[in-house]
Amino acid sequence: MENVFDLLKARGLVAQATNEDAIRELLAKEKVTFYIGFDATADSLHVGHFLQMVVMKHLQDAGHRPIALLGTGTTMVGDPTGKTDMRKMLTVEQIDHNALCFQQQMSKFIDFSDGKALMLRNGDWLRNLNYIEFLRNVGVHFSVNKMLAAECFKSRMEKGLSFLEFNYMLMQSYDFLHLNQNFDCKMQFGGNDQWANIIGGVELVRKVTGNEVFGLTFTLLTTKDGRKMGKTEGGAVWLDPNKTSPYDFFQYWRNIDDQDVTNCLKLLTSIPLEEIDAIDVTSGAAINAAKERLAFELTKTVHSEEDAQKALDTARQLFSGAADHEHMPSTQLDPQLVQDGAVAILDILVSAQLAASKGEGRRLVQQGGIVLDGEKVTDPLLTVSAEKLQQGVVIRKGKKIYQKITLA
RNA sequence: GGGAGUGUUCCCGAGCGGUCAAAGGGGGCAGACUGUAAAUCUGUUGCCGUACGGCUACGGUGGUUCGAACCCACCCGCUCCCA
Repeated sequence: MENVFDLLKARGLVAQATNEDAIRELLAKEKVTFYIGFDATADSLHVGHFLQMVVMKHLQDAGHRPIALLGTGTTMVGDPTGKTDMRKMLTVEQIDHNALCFQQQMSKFIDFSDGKALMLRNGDWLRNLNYIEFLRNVGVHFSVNKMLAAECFKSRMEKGLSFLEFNYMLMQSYDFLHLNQNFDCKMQFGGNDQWANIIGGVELVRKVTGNEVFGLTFTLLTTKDGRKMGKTEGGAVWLDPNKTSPYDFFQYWRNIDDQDVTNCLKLLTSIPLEEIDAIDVTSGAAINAAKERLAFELTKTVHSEEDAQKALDTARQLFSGAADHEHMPSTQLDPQLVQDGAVAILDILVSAQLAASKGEGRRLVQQGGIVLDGEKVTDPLLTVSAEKLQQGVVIRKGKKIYQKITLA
């Protein structure tokens, strides 16, 4: 049987590991319990989390037992890694709510039945820690000098780092210790930015229990020029269909950089490597086909095959100029906007969220960025009759943002 | 606790007491070119108004002034030096 470690490696998922050979061996000889932590900083998972779940899934499929650790405790502190400023403190209610959202979304990807995977919350053990006790049992094992030298605090040494956040590493390390002692957890995985936190845990476990445990980080999902992937102007690309519609999700991948396509296919999809290697990305047409495949596969996994098909159909129709717009994003206008039997174009743009303000809408029109039912709008004062709206009109903003507008 | 700085529009950052909705860069948006890509070039980028204009903004609160992002006082946040 193929070793999962080799599979992860071949797909380019592995970034750093504490002891490659030992990890490889361990994964080959026994069913290993491992964990990945997720801090509940938002009410939906995003693309970055998705990568983590892909890894989790690979390992689960290979017979290992994942622990998805919801950071209901660590989120109270806030990970300073990679942040230039302290992040906003979340309330307990927000954190618990976010964790619940995570929990529901994760169940879609990972099989938690019959103990095949566990979902735990570190708030269960972190929130009630006794300060003095914790300092004596865990704090002793950490060297401040060493911590300060860690790469992840570098940017914070200039901007400032609060004691609260400084403790984050201890919290996460303690998690590993707790999981090792109570669930026989032997490995921790995480994004490459988590390296320092992970080693902290590995060392703590060794110092306290003498057990050798392992850490492994995987590649961060970044574009070729190093930017974090899954971020757009409007924020993150969410997995929650209410926050990022399946169509937008599809389009995000459909519009990805040429140079990132192969990498994304390897990292995020479950298409076999041989098949990916065979995908032609040398011509414009072939690259577009590959992007379409990528977008379809991911939408299918994250949402459903039906959603993926709809998004694909809609996109094909829109971009080939056909008029069918069954599945495109739509907006129902408030009837109160009707004045003298018509609605002003600027009001339509604002209510459909195609423009943030009327001023922006006016600019768009003046610059020729708005097309109504195939006709370029040139007059910002244009109105659209109520009858026409009742039938439904299609507005295009820029090259690829479409919206169907109807009157409620 | 003492001292020195600093806080500007999405971000960085410039900003003589009036001519500042505020230079410049980044980012965003749009146009051209393209392959629903990248790069490049152009325009644009507080809100309302077709426009003259009005309104809201320069950490907070007061004050000086005909007039304040710019001056003063106090407060808050952050950085650095000393303790």
